[in-house]
Amino acid sequence: MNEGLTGKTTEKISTTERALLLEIYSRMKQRFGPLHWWPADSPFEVCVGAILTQNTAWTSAAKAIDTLRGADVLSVRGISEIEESELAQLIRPSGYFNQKAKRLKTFVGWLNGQYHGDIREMSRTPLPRLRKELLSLSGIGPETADCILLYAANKTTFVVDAYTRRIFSRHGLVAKDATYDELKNSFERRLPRRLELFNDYHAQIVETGKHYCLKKGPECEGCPLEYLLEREGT
DNA sequence: TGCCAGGCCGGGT
DNA sequence: ACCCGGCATGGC
Repeated sequence: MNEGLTGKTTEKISTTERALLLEIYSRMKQRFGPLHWWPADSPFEVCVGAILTQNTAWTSAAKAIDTLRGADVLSVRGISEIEESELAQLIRPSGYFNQKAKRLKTFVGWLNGQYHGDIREMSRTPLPRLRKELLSLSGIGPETADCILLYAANKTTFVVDAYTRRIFSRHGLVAKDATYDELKNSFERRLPRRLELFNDYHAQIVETGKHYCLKKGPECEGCPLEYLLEREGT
C-alpha cells in the first residue's frame, strides 16, 4: 500500500510511486487535454498575474490585469512609473490591492536594478540563485517564486499550491500538514525533470482543483483521481 | 448572509 | 521553528 508522498529525503523512491504520479497526470490530461499554461501574453504578465492571484480567484486577478492593460500600464515601465497609490486603485478587483501594489513595485524595482527590467536577462540566471533572489523580495513567497520561475523564466521547478495539497491529501497521498518544500521535493524527486511536464502537471492540478476539489462544492465525482478513493473505505 | 479564492508578511511565542 | 491576525474584493 502506498505510504504517502512524504518528501523525506531519506525515503527511497520506488518505481510504483513514480508510476502513480505519472498515471495521475495521464488521467488529468485525458480529462482536460494539454493546457499549455500560464494564461498570459508575455512573461512579464505572468509575473504580474502570479502576484495578483495570491489567495485570490483567478477571475479577480484577470480583471485587474485587464484594467492595467486598458490603462496602458501592463509593462515594466508602466508599473515602474505609475504612482503606487494609483496602481493600487487600478488593481482593486484582485483584492489586497495596497499590499499587491507594493509587491508589484518591489518586483519591478528589483527587475530594473538587477536585470535592466528585462525578463529574458533575468531568465539567464541559474535556477537556484534566481529562486533565492525572488524569495528575498518582500511579497514573493515560494509559490509566487516558483510560478515566475516555471512560467515566465522557463525553469524546471515544480509549483505547489492550495489545490496540490488539497487534492493529494484528500486522496490520501500526502499529509494534510505537509510543508511547501516537502510537497515540492516529493514531486521533483519522483517525476522526470522535464519542463513541459512540470508546466502542464501544475496546470492540470489547478484545473482539477477548480472543477472537483474546491473547499465547498463538487466532491470527487467525475474527478480524474476518483479511482484513488476506492481503497480508502473511510 | 457568510464563506471562499492558484499567499505572504510581521510580530509573538 | 511554528502560530496567528491582517490584508480586501468579487462570486456564489
